Amino acid sequence: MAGIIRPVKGTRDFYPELMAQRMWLYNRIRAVSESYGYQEWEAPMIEALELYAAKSGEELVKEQAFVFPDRGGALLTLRPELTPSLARLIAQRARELPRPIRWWSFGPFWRYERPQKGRTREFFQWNIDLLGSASIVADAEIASIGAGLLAALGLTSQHIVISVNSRRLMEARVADLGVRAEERPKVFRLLDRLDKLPADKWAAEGTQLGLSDQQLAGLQLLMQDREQWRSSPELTAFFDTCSALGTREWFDFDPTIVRGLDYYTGMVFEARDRDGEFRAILGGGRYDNLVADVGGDPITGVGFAMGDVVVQLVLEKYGVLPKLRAAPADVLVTVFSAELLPASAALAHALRAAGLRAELYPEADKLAKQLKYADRLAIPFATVLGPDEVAESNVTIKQLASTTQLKCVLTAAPQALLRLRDGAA
RNA sequence: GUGCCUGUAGCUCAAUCGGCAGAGCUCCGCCCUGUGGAGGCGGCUGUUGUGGGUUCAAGUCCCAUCAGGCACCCCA
Repeated sequence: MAGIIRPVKGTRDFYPELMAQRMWLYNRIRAVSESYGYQEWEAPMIEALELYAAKSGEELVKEQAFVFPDRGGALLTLRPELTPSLARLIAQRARELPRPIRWWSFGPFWRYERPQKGRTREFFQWNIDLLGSASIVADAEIASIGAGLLAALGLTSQHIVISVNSRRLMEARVADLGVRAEERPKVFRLLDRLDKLPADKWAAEGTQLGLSDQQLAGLQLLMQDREQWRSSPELTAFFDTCSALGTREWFDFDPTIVRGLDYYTGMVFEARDRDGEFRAILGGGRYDNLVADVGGDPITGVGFAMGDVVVQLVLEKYGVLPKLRAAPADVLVTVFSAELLPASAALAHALRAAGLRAELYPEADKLAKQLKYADRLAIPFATVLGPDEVAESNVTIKQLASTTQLKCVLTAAPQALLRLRDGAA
């Protein structure tokens, strides 16, 4: 079978089992999002390239986006992220949307990267945002929703920590060290890599940015000060609100979290497994200038994104991924012979009309084979309609798990099966 | 874009020092002509990723190429 065309690099095939997992994740996301009063929305999956030029990181667009011309020559992009689309939708109806705006979304995204563990080229991402409120309560609510989902998936704060920092606090502390405003984005990126680079290389890069040895030493001290949040009204209010919202245990202050994206203006946070084995499960923060940057009226915002790939790995690691073996049907209607196929088809119809999920075997075949099929699909019941049953206007109902079977009047079969199904469940 | 590892049956993998390409699972048939899971017996499946080189002899060694995985970069 060398002739099978391989799937496109970095994509995943969702066989029914995997699809069930994806829908399980989606349903949990929807339940948690809706429990906080957020509305689902969706944007196009192809957008004009210009939409991303305004704000996304240079690398994200130039090197990680799928870009292609349409037949007229205009450059289109398979969306690599959702936030620019969000900014557009908000900007288009800025005056009419009641504020605060609470929206969530779950859909596919594409990035042209080298696939590896926890990273694919096609992935699904949950985005949730709260716009139009500058209150720290909004930040705490968004972050708490992230914790709420992790809990809904079966994880606990023993497994996961959501690390929190404030760009504002870091800005002030870095300014105290004498770093000019225009250099701070580069300094933040340097801070982001403190634990990723060997000490001497890190210092060399810092020197190259024009930082003195004294400033570099100051930055390192800054990264070690785990208690400095106590002097930040923003962070103390954040943690207090999380306490009130019942999610405090998930959060830790971590000065090394600054996040790579330039558009964050206040709180930033990311969730990781406590062993630090995987990359971030989710990440986000406050972005008060974003909508204005794409040409809309200024509106504040806070939100985060969570990809489906890493969270899947984390769930597997901690063994909390449910074994989803949902049977596709409640009952398999077997076909005894070609002559009796219409009778079986009619039975299947009657079962469906009664609200049962009934699967009709598509042809006459050995009963052994048909029952084996039901067994492999975990279908709990099977009906047998052979000459004996037809002669008596009966049908045999077999419960596969218990290997028991009973005969009942054909017309009573739907009710009997409903009772058996609901009794079994 | 940089580096490392791996390509053998539909799937997971063996094959000693270079010496006849194998096993388990799956699938199909039978044991069992109206009843599934377990068991027994039998059967199908291969240009060893591709191209070249060395050798009496290459899955095995060498070169190239393609594909996949992992790490860096970046990020969900």
